[in-house]
Order: sequence, then C-alpha cells, then structure tokens
Amino acid sequence: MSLRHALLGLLVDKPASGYDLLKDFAGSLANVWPATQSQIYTELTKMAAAELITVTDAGPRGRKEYALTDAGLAELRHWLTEIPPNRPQRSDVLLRVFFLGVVDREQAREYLRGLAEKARQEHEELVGILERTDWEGGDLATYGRLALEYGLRFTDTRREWAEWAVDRIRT
Amino acid sequence: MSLRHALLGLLVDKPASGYDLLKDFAGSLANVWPATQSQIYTELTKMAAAELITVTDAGPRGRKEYALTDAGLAELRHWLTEIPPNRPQRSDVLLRVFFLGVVDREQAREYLRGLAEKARQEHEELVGILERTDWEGGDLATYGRLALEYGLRFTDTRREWAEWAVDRIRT
DNA sequence: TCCGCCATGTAAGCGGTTACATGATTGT
DNA sequence: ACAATCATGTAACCGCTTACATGGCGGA
Repeated sequence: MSLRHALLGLLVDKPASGYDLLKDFAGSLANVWPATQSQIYTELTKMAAAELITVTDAGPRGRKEYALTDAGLAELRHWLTEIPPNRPQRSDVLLRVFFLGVVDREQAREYLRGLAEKARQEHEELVGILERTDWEGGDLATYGRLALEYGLRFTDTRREWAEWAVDRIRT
Repeated sequence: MSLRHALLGLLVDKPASGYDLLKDFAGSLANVWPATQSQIYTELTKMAAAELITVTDAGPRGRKEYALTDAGLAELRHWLTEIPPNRPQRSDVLLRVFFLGVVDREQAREYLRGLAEKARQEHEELVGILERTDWEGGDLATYGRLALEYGLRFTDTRREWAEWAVDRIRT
C-alpha cells in the first residue's frame, strides 16, 4: 500500500488537490512510484474516509484540496521507520537475459547492446535533471538529491554491466 | 505476462512438472521473477489450453509433466526479441528516501545505514552463489552468470550509494 | 504406522492498468 | 465561439498474494 504513503509524503509539503498530486507523479515521482489518475483519485477518497487526510478547501470545477491530518503524519512516520521494505523486485530485463540462449549469439549481443544504450540515455536524462534543478534548501530537495544520485549510479552501473556482458559472449 | 515466459524459458531446457518448476522459482529465479505455487499451476493450465505447452507424461500422485510446443518456443523467442521491456520499476525503498525529511536526521541516517548493511548482506549471498556454482557449459549457466554479475554489481553500487548518502546528511 | 514430501487445485481480495464518462473554467 | 486545461469519478479486467483444501506415495 505504498501509493497511500507516497500521497501522504507529498501532502507533508503543502495541501494539494488530486490534480496537483497527479502532476507530482508525472514529474519527480515518475521514476520511483508511477501512479495513474484513476488510482490517485480512488486512493484519496479512501484516505479521506480513513481520516488520514481531510478536505480543507474547495475551488472551482469541484476542486478539492486535501491536507494531512495528525493521524496521516503518524502513519507516514510509522511506515518510514517500522515497515520493512519487502517488495520482491521483478525484472523482465534480467529474465530475458536468463533465457538468451534460445536466440543466436548475435541476437543476444544485440539485445545487450540495446540495454547498454538505453542505460546511457537514461543516465543522460538524469544528468539533465541534476543540472536543471536547484538543490538548495528544503527537505524534498535534499532527499530528492539522494534519490537522483541513486538513479545516476544505477544507470551507470547498468550500462557498464551490459557492455561487459556483450564482451563475454564470444563466438 | 512474464510469468508465462519464465515458464516457457525453463521448459526449453527439459520437460518438467509444476512441482519441478516451483523449485526453480524458489532457486535461481527467486531474485529475478518470484512466483507462488498457486500462480504457477494456474498459469500452466492456461498455457496448456493455449497449446504453448503439452502434457507429455503422467507420473504418480497425479504428476503431470509438461513440454514446450513449437508455438511455445516461437512465443518465447518473440517475447525475447520483440517485446519492449516496459515495466515501470517501483521502489518503496527510494520512495522512503524521498520523504526522509519527516523524521529527524539521526533516524534518516539510521535508515540509510540499514540499507547499506542489507546491500552488503545481499552481495555476500550472491558471492556465495558465485563460488558454489559450476559455470561451465550450458546456456543457462552462461546467461545465468550474466544475471548474477548484474546482481553483484547492483548490490555493490547500492551499498556504496547508501554509505555516501549517510555521509551527506550532516547536522 | 506415520511423517514428510510430492503434487495439484481453487477462492477471496488487493493493487494496478486501461478505458470510459462527464463537466466547468479560462484564455485567445 | 472554441480549444486547452482543470478536475473528478467509475467500471472492467488482470496478475499477484494469501489461504484453504485435498490426497497419494515412500521411507523410517
């Protein structure tokens, strides 16, 4: 149930509507916890019913602005520090690697070259974000920077690994 | 629908029963594509209905041995080379990092130290597998080795990142 | 005889994706 | 007047998890 916690986390910063939050998910959270419009609105309704958030304002076009309650903040802290991150990581990319033996070696190398190239592109995109963003002040900036660094190192490692793997498949 | 392809991939090597396959998922595939007993049996039934696999033998205790059909192998190759790996990666670990600002700095450091330690442990486990396994011959060995290397590099990068992150949170 | 393993199957529920559906407001 | 954007909601479907349920076979 981490979508719930993502929403709580975003609402710590400032009250927001479903529509506002949707934009956060399209932006900084897109690479960490993607969520769809449908999902967000449904979850916000449930969270309001559970009194983790409350409607604090109503704007035009039926806009509802939600804010965190004390119970919501407590739930977020509880999740952060006490819930073990136990999500089993699936990787269809690695799964394909496992079975590359069913295609010929040249196709296998081609697949791995593609992975390297994709990793390189993703890395560049993240470098772009690094350069374009102001990392001064604010908790979200501080910790967002850590998350970005994770992405930078991860994409770099992934590229190096794929290049190494291409070399290992010798005829 | 990658569980289907994982099963197809395993059946390339040799025919097997649901029970046999279950053990593969508990072993080498546990870190790549976890699956439960319930899921495996259900999917095998569907795959047999779709004629991607067929029952080739029946053992004691109702054991059914499945083998790949030509259509099954074709489907596996198609998935390997032509289906873009587009699975959005969610990470509740990184999500927590994003919101570490809601707990105090010492707790944040503690969390990151825990991540570093966990990465170190996972790395050691993989080193154990590396040393215990015979990597000679066979496609599964060759490509399994690539997958393992990915795990080794990834866990190492993760540990380094977490240690770096701890240092960055200064009071 | 009895325990452990072999072996399969089903049902309830949840989170996520895709698609459908509606309508108000603002700026040009 | 019209398009773009703001703004919310719902329904069908799918894959995964957890739990329940059943029973045969082999070795100690």
